Amino acid sequence: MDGGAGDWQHQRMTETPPRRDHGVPAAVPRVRLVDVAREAGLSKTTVSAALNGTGRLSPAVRERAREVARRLGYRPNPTARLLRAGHARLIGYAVGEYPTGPGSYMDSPYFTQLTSAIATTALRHGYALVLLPTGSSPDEWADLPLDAAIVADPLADDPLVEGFIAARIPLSSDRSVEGRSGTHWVDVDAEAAVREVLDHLRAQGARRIAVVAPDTPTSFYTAALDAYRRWCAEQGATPLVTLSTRPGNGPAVEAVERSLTTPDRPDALFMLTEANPPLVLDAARRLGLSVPADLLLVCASEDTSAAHADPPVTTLSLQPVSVAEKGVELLVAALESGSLEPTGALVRTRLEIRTSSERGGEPAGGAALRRRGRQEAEYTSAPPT
Amino acid sequence: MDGGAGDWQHQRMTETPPRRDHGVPAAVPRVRLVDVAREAGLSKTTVSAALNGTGRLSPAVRERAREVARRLGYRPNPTARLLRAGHARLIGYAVGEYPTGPGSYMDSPYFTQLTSAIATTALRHGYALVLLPTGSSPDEWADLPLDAAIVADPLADDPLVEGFIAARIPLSSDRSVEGRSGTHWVDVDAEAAVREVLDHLRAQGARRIAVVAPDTPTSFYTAALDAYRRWCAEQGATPLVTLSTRPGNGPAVEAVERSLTTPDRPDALFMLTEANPPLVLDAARRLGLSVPADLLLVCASEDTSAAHADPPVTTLSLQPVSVAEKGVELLVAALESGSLEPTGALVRTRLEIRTSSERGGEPAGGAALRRRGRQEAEYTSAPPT
DNA sequence: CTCTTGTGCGGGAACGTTCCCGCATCAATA
DNA sequence: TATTGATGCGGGAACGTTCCCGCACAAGAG
Repeated sequence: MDGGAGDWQHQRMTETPPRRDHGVPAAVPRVRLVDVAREAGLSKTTVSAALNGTGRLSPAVRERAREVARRLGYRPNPTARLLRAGHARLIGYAVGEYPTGPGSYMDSPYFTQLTSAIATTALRHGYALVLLPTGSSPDEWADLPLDAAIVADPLADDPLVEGFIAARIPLSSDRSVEGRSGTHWVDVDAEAAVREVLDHLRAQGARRIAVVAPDTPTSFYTAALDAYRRWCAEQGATPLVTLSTRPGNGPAVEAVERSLTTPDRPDALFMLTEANPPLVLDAARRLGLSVPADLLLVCASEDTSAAHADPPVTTLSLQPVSVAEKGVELLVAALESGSLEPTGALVRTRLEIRTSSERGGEPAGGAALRRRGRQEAEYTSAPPT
Repeated sequence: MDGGAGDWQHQRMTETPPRRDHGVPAAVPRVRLVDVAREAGLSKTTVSAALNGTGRLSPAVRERAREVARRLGYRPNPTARLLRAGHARLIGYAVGEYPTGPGSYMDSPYFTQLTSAIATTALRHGYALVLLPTGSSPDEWADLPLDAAIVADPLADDPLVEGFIAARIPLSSDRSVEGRSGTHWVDVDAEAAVREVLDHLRAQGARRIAVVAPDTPTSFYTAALDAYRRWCAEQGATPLVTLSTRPGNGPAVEAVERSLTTPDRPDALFMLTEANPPLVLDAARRLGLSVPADLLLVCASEDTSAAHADPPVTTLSLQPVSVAEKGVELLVAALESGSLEPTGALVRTRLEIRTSSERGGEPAGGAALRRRGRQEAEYTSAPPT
């Protein structure tokens, strides 16, 4: 288990290390600070100061130390530095809920952008990101010198979250950790987001707004569905909810089809489940519905294909980049100040209104087909509301 | 810069550490092995052995040590363990070429799956993955205790690659590192992949096969274009290449439109640029082309929406999961054996043939429309070849 | 010429572990 | 009763760095 490296642990007890080069792997020992010092005829203290630009050293000595270090190809041992420094500038990152592998939620543009933005922001603050297995037990990361951790979309009472808190590792996550010592939360304002979408659809004339949402206990989705039901109650409308049970485009499209084939068909669809917008349009088209003429469509999605779809699809962006930046910033601020004070922030979503949710908008394929002088009655003559 | 932690460095020189709790951050010193030992009336050696399950200890002592450790909330310092162990079980991961941020190549399903699979595979082998900034200089990762590194799609003479090699950090990348000491390469067989696609399209009756490829110096794309040109030369066909200059769906779709509006229109399209397949279908439809009747389509893409598009789109998968697994396995094998011997592996791509590239296949919207008894002549009566 | 002040460099402790030994103690054997 | 061997535990070195301090020596002030 310790294979190889452990075997020559105690070989360097003498002053002149026995650099044996028999043995096949020829594991050449790294050149250390003392090696440079001996070669330069200086002490390790002096060499250390020379390389780090600290201490009181004559220019001549400083340059000599540097030259020798360069010549020997010296690279300081990061682990030893970390042990002295007391921190590793490493942040663990885990996604709470979802199993990995192709076809999982992890593949969605939301998580891609979130992960990417967290990494970028952390690095800008001098921290590197370590990818942790989802749903891992503490012993999987106990050997890692983590200064802090970020858990995206944790389960309720997530063991990961509990593990980090128990280990007194500062944590950034969603509102479920609110108020606990050493934790920080960032969340999107689901209530405001949902109201903005629903109000927009209603303003465009929608009367029966259906929602397709994933069947997960993630806080955003439960909060969003709650907000939707409240809004419906206020408006005196009956909630039309269809749940997509598994991740991926297939189940999402299937849920869309179920939602749109109810006896009393909706005239607007709010896709909370993240799906590829063009596929949602395809589904509507297959059912003989023209968007936006017969059906207004808003997708909660970060997929850039929404803007290029035909017609362009209105999207609700959950602003993963903002969430990432805020989460990292709260964490780094607490880390630098050494404070255990819990903090939090709410991020506003962004509704990008495009043709798919505008009553006066172009129908699917309309622009191109009309331009080429083709008949498009098949699409615009779908059953009216 | 060292802020906070460095200030109480030399405070613990006495046997009884002065746990001062004045000062606002109240940075409570971590409980160390010696603290547990003193509390239990044992030596640190004994406690260490007790917790690690090593050494010769009476059950009573072992249990006592464990109990005290539990009671005090002792957690071993990972950095100190690493310093002893000589390795951190950390692998750095960087994407060579592409700038980050939304709209970059990094957002493509290929990289999502590659990254995810590398992380998963590494973790299965006991290594954690550290996300590195793209195009970073050595001093960005010099402080990280990396045992190895993986660079996906490096540039020619990538500074990142050169940095890792100079630092003698074992590296896994593509064929550009082939043969250099401590390096390992994994690549897809671009030649075989392209020939398989082209032969398939030809067998389906295609005579003018166009290619849309990204304008990047990534080895796969240059190799693929070379293979395409060779194949064309063999077949006596003229190569029809359109380059997409920038990443993202927009430029890709635009390239498709350019490719399909040439005076002598192609009867098959091989999308090497990774784009959302439904958007490519949209583009064809806007130009009045029915897939597969007027245009056979194959997309090099990992996007799951291809299978659910209308019609389902034939895809060439670059097998990022296989690439990831092979790359990590070569690296881990070298790490465990301590060998510097360069190794490499070639991964076969996978052609998933669907309706979009089959001459007898269903046209766009066909299946669903026919099912609902609707007229579909508009699409099947498009200009024949 | 002595006292101070400053400069240049090195000794050695400390970060918190793990692990090689050595030293007791005790049972079993000669 | 002496000798061996096993068992149980602790001392202390080592991993490779950084940094506090002390010491020697030179220069300027009184």
